[in-house]
Amino acid sequence: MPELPEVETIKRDLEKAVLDKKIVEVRIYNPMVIRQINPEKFRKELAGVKIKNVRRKAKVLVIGLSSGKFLVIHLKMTGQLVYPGDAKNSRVSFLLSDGKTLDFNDQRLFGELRILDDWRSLKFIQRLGPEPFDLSQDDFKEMLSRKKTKIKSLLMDQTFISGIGNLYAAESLFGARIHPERVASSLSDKEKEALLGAIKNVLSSAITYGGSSVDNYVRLSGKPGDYVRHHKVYGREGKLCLVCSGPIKKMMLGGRGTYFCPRCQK
DNA sequence: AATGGGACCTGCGCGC
DNA sequence: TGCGCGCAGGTCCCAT
Repeated sequence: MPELPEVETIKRDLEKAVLDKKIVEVRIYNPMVIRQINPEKFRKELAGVKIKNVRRKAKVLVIGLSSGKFLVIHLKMTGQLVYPGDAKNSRVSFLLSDGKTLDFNDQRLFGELRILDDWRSLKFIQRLGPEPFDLSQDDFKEMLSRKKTKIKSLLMDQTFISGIGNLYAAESLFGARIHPERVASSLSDKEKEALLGAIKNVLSSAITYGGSSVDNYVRLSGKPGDYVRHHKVYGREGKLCLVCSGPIKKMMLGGRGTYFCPRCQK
């Protein structure tokens, strides 16, 4: 479940590890993850080019290449980038000029690898709403005031605000003491302020700890991120709320498991 | 128009 | 023991 903090962590890890290295060869073990162009073309496009820069847009990784093109990676739910890779579970393996491999692993094959001339032209990217760190309190208040959806679903809507998924939506709502099922437009100005503040706090703290390793996410090194032990609600069903000592509950909301504290979140 | 639910996949853990 | 089922949750697509 890589969300903004996990993708940001991998982006920073990549910058330290693979910048200016050349892709010597690409091995494709499952072509399903290659989108838009055929696997043979994908291999040819990458052979011999250097990795020039890495950026992140919401949950998407964009790797700038010396050819002027971009390797655009969406990890979706179980995607991993591992370097040096062991090629054990890899779907696509990039052999680099240092003799090591950068592996793309993805248990569920939802991940997406693309080569694009212009990454900004990707439809998904164009439809993305603003990232939380680019929003002012006034922007956020105005955005919420028009929406009749449940607040948690809205936070996960990438066209509304980008980078937040199921885990950080839950943690942010707990931080702001807001119940996940509240109608967005019903939040008071004070609650909206608390929510944007909580989102920024939770995301930046998660980045500091290298993201949350639940299920599949690992850092580039293959090691887990450490934010899980700072979770207040996610994955803590039945455990005690760290604020009020009441039990954390789990409910289904929009088909997603939703953790919250019924006593703290109103 | 906005919203909700199913589909896309695989592997794990659970109950019988 | 083994099998089938539900669940994990990012995004797209379709129906309402």
